[in-house]
Amino acid sequence: MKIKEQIKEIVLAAARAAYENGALKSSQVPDMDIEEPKHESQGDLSTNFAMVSAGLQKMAPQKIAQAVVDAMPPVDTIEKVAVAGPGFINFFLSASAFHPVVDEVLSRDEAYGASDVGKGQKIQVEFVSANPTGPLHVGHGRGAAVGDSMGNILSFAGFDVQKEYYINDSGRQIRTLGTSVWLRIQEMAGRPVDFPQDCYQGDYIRDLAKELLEQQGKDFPDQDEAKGIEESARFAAGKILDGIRKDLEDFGVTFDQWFSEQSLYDTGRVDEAIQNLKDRSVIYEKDGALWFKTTDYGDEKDRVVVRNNGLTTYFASDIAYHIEKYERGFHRVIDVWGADHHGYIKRLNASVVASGRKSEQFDVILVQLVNLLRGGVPVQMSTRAGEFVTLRDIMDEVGKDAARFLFLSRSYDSGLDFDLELATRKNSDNPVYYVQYVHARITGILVKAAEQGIIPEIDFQAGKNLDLLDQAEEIKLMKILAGFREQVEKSASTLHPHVIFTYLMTLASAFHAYYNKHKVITDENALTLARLSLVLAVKKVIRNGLGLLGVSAPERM
RNA sequence: GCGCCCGUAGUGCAGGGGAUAGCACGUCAGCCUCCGAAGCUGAAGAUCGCUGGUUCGAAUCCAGCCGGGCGCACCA
Repeated sequence: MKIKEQIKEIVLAAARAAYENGALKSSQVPDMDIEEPKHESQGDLSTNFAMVSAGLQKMAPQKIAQAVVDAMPPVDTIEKVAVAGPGFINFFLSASAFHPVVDEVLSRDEAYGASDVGKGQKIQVEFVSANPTGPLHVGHGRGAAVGDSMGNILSFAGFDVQKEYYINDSGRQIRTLGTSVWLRIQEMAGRPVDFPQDCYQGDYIRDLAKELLEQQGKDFPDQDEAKGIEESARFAAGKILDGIRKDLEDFGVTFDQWFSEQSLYDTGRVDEAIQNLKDRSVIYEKDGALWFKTTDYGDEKDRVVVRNNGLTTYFASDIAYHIEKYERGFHRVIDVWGADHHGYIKRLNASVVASGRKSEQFDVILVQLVNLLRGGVPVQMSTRAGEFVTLRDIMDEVGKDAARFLFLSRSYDSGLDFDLELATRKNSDNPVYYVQYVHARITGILVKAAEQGIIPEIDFQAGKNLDLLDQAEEIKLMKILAGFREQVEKSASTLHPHVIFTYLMTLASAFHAYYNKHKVITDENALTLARLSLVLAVKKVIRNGLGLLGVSAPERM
């Protein structure tokens, strides 16, 4: 990053000098990119300055490039500058240009890679928010991994992040849950029950029924049905939510706040929100129901907020919820949803905009579905039928680290094939080991060095000579280390956590290659110290990166 | 029918305006008396779904088509 900024300064200064001595026709400079070329023969860094200036200068890009290069004074971190291809200016840097990154990593340690692009802006990430009507399944797992990691990354990038879980503890599904448990209790009391199709079928309902029955005693099934259902619902939802909380905790996910939908009704927020929209004249009555004119904001059709039976829709409480979020002071709100809810984006966006916020202040991360396989064969999943693989099952089978890493290995824009059999294999098929192995391997080296009397953390502060790091593999490693912050920023700005995954794979690969080619602990003390410093820096960045994804960095495996 | 996402090597995916398109798995050929072989090196393997358009330049942006996934309630 720092190197890139230096190069940009140099190019701008040279362009100015070239204009002053008449080699360029215009003093104007357009936006340019400084990037790493794909091929080593094209140097360490490259700029498209000449190509994007062609229009302004009314000159051929190659000529502009040459004029800039000619006006460039020699700099000791730059070994060579060359004009190539359609007009790229390629910079070949000396090894010393990369050495400072090692000390930077060692001294900044856990903060290395952190950025302040977020400028402390308050941002909320709401994710999972599964109805407390059953245990979390695989799809929730992917959403949890994405939301939690996105929160970590945004926080690392300088945003003031709050993670929140919205509890849908109101409405029909909760009543259905209550009915399901109540009917199972009736069965247990020996009464014939025709268990409806649209009730929850899973075994966990029976378990809850049994537990509630034991807790309440024999008379419980004889009470008034409405009260029985209500009590069953409250009991079951509470228990299930406890389970969800525990699952998420074990998955490495914690929330700053659990927000109850019911509380929006209790505090009158929902009525307030509807009144607010009425005041803004975006609500009208038709067929006995209240409609929100979401079509004014790009939706396909208007949506009902209060039904003709007087009950509010889920949409109504969601409007209230989102208004409330901004009132809590969040400048930006991010919702993480399953892809099957995509039809909901426009109407919720409409409510955000109608209540006076900007569309840019609201993002929905749409996580595509997880396709669960077992040995290549699709596993059928349906909450209603009670056949599903839970997040708990996944964790038990493949472990938290492997599950989180796999969930984050690809862009959430793509569907994810998650093969249990494959992920269960405890061998190198799993990419998480590839990265964690780097951390463990380096730990091994450091232990060995300590045994030989070289105590890294202390000795590295003095007596090392980073100039000794001049091997191609070492320079490549330093280059990758130097790019960490940029990747964090990219991940934060695009809201894509898999950027970090890809980065870690690249770093891990470069380390393994280095390790196989060069010994870290050598006969020369100074060289050993320099290499230990580099390797320790790699270890720290691996740990920081894995941390963002919620994956542990083991000392031993 | 309409909407959202995806189509890149045998398979699963990165790359999302630039120069010779990457990684993993799989296949083939190699590398441990040596800091951890859960690793490394090399080879083979791709008309970047198709057709147009924008651009000095398109896998990348736009349009249309084809194919796949998911949605389209006064349910949540």
